Amino acid sequence: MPELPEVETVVRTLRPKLLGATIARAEVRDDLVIAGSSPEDFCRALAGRTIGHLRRRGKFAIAPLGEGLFLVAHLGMTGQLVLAPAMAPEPRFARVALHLEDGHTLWYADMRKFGRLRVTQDAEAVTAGLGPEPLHPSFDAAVLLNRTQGRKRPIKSLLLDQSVVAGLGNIYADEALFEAGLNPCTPAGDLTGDQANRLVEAIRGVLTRGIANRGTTISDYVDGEGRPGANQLTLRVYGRAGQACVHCGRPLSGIRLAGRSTCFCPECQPLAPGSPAER
DNA sequence: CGTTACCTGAAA
DNA sequence: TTTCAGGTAACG
Repeated sequence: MPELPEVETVVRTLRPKLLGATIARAEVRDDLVIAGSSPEDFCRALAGRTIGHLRRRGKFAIAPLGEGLFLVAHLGMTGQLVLAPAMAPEPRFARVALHLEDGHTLWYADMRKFGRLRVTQDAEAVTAGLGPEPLHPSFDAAVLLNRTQGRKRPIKSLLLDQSVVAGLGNIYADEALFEAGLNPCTPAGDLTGDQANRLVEAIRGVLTRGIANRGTTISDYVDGEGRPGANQLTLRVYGRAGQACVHCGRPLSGIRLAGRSTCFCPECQPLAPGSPAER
C-alpha cells in the first residue's frame, strides 16, 4: 500500500499531533507485527515515553522517544497509523494501540500483517541499507547512473530496490517510467545520461504530485487522520492495463516483472532496438 | 537473478 | 474456487 508519498502524508498529518504527546500505555493485539523485541519489552519500552519530531526515511516512519530511543514503523502493504479519540470505535484489523495521556489512541492497523513496528536504540541501523532519498536535491542522474551502471536487471526492478533509491514502490515506479518514456524492461546499465535525467525528473514529479494529492488510495490507504488520498485519480498507467494510453490512445500492456504487475505503453515506452529484453 | 513465502480479504 | 493486492526477506 504505502510508498513514499503515502508514508510522507501519514508523517505530516501525525507530526503536529504527536509532538510532545506522552504514551501512557502500549497494547499489542498481534505479536506478529512487533519486530526486534518481545511484545512485552516493546510495551515496557514505550510506556511513559514522550514522542518527539516524527520523520520519514524511505518508507519508514521514525518517532524519537528521548534518551536515544526510537519507534520505527514500516507499513508493509496494508498498514495504517491512525490517531483517534480514545472513545472512537477501533479500526478494523487493529494490531497495536498506543494509548496517549491526552486521551487519544495511536492505532496500528494492518490487515495483511506485513508491516512491522519496533523500538530501537539504533534507528540508523534500521535504515542503513536504504539508497538516497529521491526528493533530496542531491539525487540526480549521476547518482542514479552510479547505481545502474553495469547492471543488467530491468530498470523497474532496480527502482523497486530500496538500496538503489528509497521510497518507490509498484505504483510510482510504473508512473515514473511512463513519464520518462522508458520501457520497464530496459536493462538498467543501458540507460543513457539523457534517459537518467528524464527518469530522475519523472521520479521527482510523480512523488511530489503524490504528496500534493495526499497519497494514492487504491483500497485501504489512509493518512494519520483516517482520510483517503486523491492521487489515484491522476494515475496514468498503474492498474490500467488494456485501457487507452493517455498519450497515444493505444492499449496499455500488462506484464509481470520482478514478480509485480507492471503497466506500460509499448508505443510511448519503446524498448531500445537490439536490446536483450526485446528478444 | 527471478521466484516463493509471508498474511488476509475482496473480487472475479 | 481462484486470483490478485501498495512490500520485502529468504530461497534456489
